[in-house]
Amino acid sequence: MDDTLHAGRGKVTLQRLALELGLSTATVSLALRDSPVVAEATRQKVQEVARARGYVANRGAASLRTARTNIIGVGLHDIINPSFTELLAALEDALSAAGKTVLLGVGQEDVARQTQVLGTLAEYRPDAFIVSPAAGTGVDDLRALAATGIAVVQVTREVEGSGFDFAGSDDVTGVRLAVSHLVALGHRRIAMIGGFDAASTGRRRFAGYKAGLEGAGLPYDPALVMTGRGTREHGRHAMEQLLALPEPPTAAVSFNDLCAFGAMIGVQAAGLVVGEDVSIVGYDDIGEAALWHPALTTVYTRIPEYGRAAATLALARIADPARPVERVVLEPNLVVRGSAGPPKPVTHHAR
Amino acid sequence: MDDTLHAGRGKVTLQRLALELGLSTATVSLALRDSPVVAEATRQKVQEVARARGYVANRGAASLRTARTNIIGVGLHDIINPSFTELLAALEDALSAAGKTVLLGVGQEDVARQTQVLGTLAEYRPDAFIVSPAAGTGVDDLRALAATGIAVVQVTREVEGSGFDFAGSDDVTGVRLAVSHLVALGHRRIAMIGGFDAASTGRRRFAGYKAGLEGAGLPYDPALVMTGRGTREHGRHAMEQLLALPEPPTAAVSFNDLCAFGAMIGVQAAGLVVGEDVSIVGYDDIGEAALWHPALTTVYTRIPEYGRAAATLALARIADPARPVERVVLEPNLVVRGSAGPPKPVTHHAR
DNA sequence: CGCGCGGATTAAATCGTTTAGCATGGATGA
DNA sequence: TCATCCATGCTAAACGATTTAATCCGCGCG
Repeated sequence: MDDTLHAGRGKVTLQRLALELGLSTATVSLALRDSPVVAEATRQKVQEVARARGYVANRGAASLRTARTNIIGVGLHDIINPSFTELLAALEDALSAAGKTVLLGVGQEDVARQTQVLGTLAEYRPDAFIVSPAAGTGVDDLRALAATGIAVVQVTREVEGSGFDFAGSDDVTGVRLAVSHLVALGHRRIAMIGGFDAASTGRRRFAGYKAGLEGAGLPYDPALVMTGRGTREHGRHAMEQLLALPEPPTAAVSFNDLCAFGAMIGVQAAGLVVGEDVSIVGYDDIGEAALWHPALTTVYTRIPEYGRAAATLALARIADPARPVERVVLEPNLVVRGSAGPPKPVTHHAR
Repeated sequence: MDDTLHAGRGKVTLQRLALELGLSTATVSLALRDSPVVAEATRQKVQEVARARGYVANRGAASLRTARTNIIGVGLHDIINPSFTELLAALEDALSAAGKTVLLGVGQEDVARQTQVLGTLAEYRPDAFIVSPAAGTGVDDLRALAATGIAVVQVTREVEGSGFDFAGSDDVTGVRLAVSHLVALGHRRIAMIGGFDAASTGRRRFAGYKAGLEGAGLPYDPALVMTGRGTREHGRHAMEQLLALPEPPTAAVSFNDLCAFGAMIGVQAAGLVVGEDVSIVGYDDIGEAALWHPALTTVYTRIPEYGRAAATLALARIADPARPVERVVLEPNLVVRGSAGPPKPVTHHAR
């Protein structure tokens, strides 16, 4: 006879439940959320019937009333790059643990597309945006987002002077560590592969490179700087060009691990041995780095950690929009593996 | 003097716009959506004011009325694995081009967690779910999702007999191609690395392996089958075990490229040369495969293509819930690169 | 001069929830 | 016996859009 109850097909809503239970929607709503004002017996009865009917709350409707969606808009400009994948995984993990759900937008390193994508996400009224802004994003682009009253947190990259929370890594120090490591091994001609000026990461990692050279009293040679995107392709291409130089470098630091992998392949393709003929240091320490052969010496930037930090910042900002702006900048670590060793004692040229 | 207009702070809603324009919300709503029933002049005026005020539609409210959210729930069980990242990227791309937005859920290869995650997504009333079901997912688990009237499309993996649309690759054929390639090169002892029984992909790829051996009249040796997850770690570990066998294989096919990469590292770590001492064939052809050294011979499963197909299926099912169930099964291709060559003419052991 | 017509706009209902404020009724205490 | 109180539920008004059916207003035509 249970079927007679099931008879009223169609979606199961709060009002349907209320009707069936002979209660008001108010009571049912409260009962479902374990409010103390409803009697224990009613609460149980309500929850039991809700379960039996397969009731699924409609958060859209609830959000209309409460002005809270529990949605977090996540805007990344690249999702294939494993470092961003690791970031996304960390964000998803931390946010879902806090009962938030991720609405994903991918912007393709293009400000116009980013604006469009985030604009669409905004229509869902996320409680916050966590964004790694596309290169070239201006303060105003970010401000426009926040105008609708949505909290904004920057991750990995930041737009300087934007006045929004940020979680990321200390990029200047990170690359300086990498350079210092190579210097300590005896290298004097050290290249830098990847990165460009339009993103804060590019600027800072380059600054770290210069600071490293400077600290060691080494000259800065623009011919050794191969700016470009952080891809395997660029890394390989850059290494090929570097090796073709009249006086090639004996080592290179990279904008990220992908560039380093590309560079390693470039070295191997030239019939040379990574870590002996040419030393390479990566940046980020993505999972893959430990598994290459030789394993990649790199700088661990704590992506999962600052991903979680970004999630925490977002939650805190949602809870208190007036709290002071916070920047979480983690200190990177050098991870020594096999891709960097001392330079060959006798070089092709001179000596 | 524009400021006087801005004076009424607070959120910009349709009604606020209507009030300011001296029109009804009906007209404003229609005008914003370019309805032909509203006069051209009014339309322009409305859109102009909307832009000036920074109006952002509230889709939650709209969805309440229209019973359409333009959200697609995407449930994956792993997001770090590059093949799923490529899938996610393809899905996001195709869906956002169709005006849909991705609500992301990550389930961790665990049915209970998957149920919980998808249950949360369901509260946002996505128009459809695109799911790669966790190993062990039953027909009922999937049915429960659809009960709320949400379209369900399976991707990559499928729950047999579930009666939902599916987009993926022909896994039996794919691995058979890989085995045949190795056989043609002269290999007789061929291992299989990775994959397990609880997922349709595992079962089918294993079936392809057996079919390949059978087609070549080769015996099936269970000792050469290293079941397990599709990770680099497993691949490396499996290869180490295989090499320690009294009569090790001269070649291996893999459940996916990650296993193959791990296996390559295992080979190199043993001081052997991939493609000469041991041949390896991957599966999927993720971006990274072409860049390894030697480049990975693998099977291209058309991930981006079936990702787009899954998106298309979802859109079609939303448009017509009654349409016949459709399975899109793409034919994989062998991609010959450098990781598989003829076996060494003289083996360590015997003849 | 009245009628009908068509283009432009609007009033009002609706979607499914939450919540402030009010109603009910039985127990308690004086 | 009556006022008070507490525990429990209920009424009704939001929230911000969409949509149907109605209204308004000229205007041309018979």
